[in-house]
Amino acid sequence: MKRQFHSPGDLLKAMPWSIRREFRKVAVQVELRPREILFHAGDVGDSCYLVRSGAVKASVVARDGQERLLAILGPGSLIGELALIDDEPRSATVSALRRCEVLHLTKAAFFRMADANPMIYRQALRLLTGRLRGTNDSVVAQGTVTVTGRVALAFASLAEGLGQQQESGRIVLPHRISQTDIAGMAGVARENASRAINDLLRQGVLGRVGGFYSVERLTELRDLSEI
Amino acid sequence: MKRQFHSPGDLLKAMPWSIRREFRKVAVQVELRPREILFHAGDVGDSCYLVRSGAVKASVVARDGQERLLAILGPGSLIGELALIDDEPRSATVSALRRCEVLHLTKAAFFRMADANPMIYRQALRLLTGRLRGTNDSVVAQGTVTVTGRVALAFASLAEGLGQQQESGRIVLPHRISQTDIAGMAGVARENASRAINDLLRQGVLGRVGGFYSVERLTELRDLSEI
DNA sequence: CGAAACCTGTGATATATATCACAAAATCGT
DNA sequence: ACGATTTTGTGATATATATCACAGGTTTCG
Repeated sequence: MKRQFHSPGDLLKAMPWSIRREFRKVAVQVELRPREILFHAGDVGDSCYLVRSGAVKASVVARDGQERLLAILGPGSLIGELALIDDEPRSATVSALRRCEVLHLTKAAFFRMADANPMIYRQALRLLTGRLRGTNDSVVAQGTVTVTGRVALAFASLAEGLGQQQESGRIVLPHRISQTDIAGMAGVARENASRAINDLLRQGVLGRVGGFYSVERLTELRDLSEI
Repeated sequence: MKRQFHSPGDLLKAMPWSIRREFRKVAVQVELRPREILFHAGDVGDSCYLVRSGAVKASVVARDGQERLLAILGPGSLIGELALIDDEPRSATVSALRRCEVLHLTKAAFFRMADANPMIYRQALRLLTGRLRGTNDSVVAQGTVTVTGRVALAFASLAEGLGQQQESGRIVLPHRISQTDIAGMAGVARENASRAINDLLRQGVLGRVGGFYSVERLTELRDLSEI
């Protein structure tokens, strides 16, 4: 179950320069204001977005009104690619946590581009594969792992989605994240998330930098969530 | 969260005839004996398999030795495509539940074929997308849903993986499935799975045909697992 | 600046689910 | 066909986690 760490924003990063320029040529830049909603779960939509700056959150609300956070995503992350590929409704609601710049890419433009460069298809496959491995882990973890483990997993996932690696080795999560958010991601009660987070802070696995959380020891964090 | 039902075995079914023949030409047919292991979690491997007949199971074992079942897959299902795409180790162990015929396709052959027919890339993207939506649901369900709901979700997933639609509308799961298996998929204790299954049988949502389970009312089953 | 809205910590209690224990039924292997 | 496994059902108890209650911080924003 142990695996290499890699960011979900690989789509562009791993691409040759020529293609990256192509991408920016067909995509349209859009600005989002804080709290602006990009799309709602259940909406129809066949375009995707690439975060260039800022941070967005993806969430679903359960029947009982509880919000379940799926991810907080920073620059380099691709959003809404599922609907683009299979024409099903949006599976989550995505909204801006603060001012954001995103690139908007339509389905037609994506497939036109990809048909010309099969490399893009390969990258897209890799991207989805990575996500699938991640969610597979979550599924297994949910059943087996304790509250602290699930909270640890949430932080690991945040580190992937919006972490900024420092030279010191620590990974800073450059966004104020509330216990409610963490609880929503881990699927635990807020009060228990509070206790778990403080455990992790005391152990030194997590830290605080300014108002932000930082992941001090990613491997240890992942170990806690290992099944 | 409500969504169309579709089988994960779409890869070939939705393909034009010409391509299907191409596929069979480059793939090699392999026979599996009951309990034979196709690959272990952690193995390296860069090929995938397509089930033609029989049934296989995908599982991971947790630290504590507990087996967590991910899926039971029947004819038409594609297996091992993650490692094929991203060269990471196998994420699960796959073994034959009985005699099986599978088609074996190497990475080189797959990409050669796909580069010639971008349609294949599109199909593959769709396949992964569908799986991702499924696991996303699971993740959300695990946190919010009760034992009976999770057991219902497990049966829904089995219906996708190896269900056989009858004219009567019922979906038969043509394989003897133990309560332990269901418990492993739902991530609940076997004893509680037993109680939940009997509830579902009493409600008539599930049924038994010969020694097999049958899903009598799929929508109701999904409703139980809706968040 | 001040009040309202949030966010946090921490105990006490409630509850769903796991775990234990065991007997009856079904299935398997030879 | 028959003993040995495996599977199943169902109670009683243990335990992790949710829920409730509440008090002190901290942002937000008018």
